[in-house]
Amino acid sequence: MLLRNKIQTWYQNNRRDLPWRNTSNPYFIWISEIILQQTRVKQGINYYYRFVNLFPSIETLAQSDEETVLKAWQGLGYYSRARNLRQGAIQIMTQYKGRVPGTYRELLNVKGIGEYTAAAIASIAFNEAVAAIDGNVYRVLARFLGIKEAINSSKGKNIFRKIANEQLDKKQPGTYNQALMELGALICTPKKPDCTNCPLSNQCIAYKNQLLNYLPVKISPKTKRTRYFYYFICADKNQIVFQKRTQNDIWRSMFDFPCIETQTELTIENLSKTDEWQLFFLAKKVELSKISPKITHILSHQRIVIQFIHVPLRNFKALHNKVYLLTQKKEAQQLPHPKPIENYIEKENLLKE
DNA sequence: AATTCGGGGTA
DNA sequence: TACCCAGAATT
Repeated sequence: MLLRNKIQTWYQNNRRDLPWRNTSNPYFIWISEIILQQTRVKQGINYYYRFVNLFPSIETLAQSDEETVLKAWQGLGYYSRARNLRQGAIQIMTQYKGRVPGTYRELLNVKGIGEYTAAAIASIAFNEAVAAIDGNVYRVLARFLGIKEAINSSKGKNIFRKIANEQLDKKQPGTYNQALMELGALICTPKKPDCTNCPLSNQCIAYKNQLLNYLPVKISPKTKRTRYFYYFICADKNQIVFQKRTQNDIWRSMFDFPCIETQTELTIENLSKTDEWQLFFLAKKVELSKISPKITHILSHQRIVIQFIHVPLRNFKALHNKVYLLTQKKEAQQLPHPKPIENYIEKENLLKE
């Protein structure tokens, strides 16, 4: 039996029934692919339901405002996906007359669609014979064929792209691509792959040579930077101050609180001696009604140490170069917040009057 | 070619 | 902890 037939057969019998697999609407498939970037099905699926319900068509998404889209994305992470998705919808309305472009090449022009997503949409929605190579596919191919080239180097990516397209089932590229990914997600997992249930194990190089823990090869990344965020919660009975993050930084376009950021840890005592503090408040007469314990929030490249400092609204003095929003607590429900901010709002009931 | 974008699951 | 997830954009 041909390899690709084995994979297809396995997929037929083992595939999960997922909502974006029961549609041929390229818009829904596009949404699912963006949500699932660096995101497990289990984490993304409810966002998918909510998102397509809130934005049932390209047109509704294109006409939405950024804050609404970010709010729908809140908690999912990598928020540029949400901003780019909206931009992509606007782009498709103007450049492609409201239709998702039907070829790999054109799809690459759409904001937020890169090589993988273009290949996925082209193959699944339009039956184009192009290999969609995600983390699962890299892993399955590396193990099955015993490829020792790093999957995250340019050279390695070129090699894998070539091989993946040779292996592709050009008659049914969409289901084949999904089958390979599904195999990676359910059987050929990063740790402790379920080789006894794998339809390919008898021909798998890594399985035969005990290389499962060594493949795929990945160039080891990154050191984490630590940042210290001292957030000021400036509120009275009905109102509260938020900051809109406008810089090219984490959580762009989302709302946290007025903040002093430092590169080293400071005591509140020393923090109050900084220039920024002097600008925030009318110098000495600041009433610190409450100070939270430190919270560490981990991102892929950063470690954020957060402390919340409660201050009466009347003590707060807005800074010139920042975007602040004094809002009614009731209305703040609709703002998109980063995870640690949302968590603290919930924990402390900050929006309750 | 390397870095920067989140948040959660898993061992 | 460390690694990884249906990666893309920016530098």
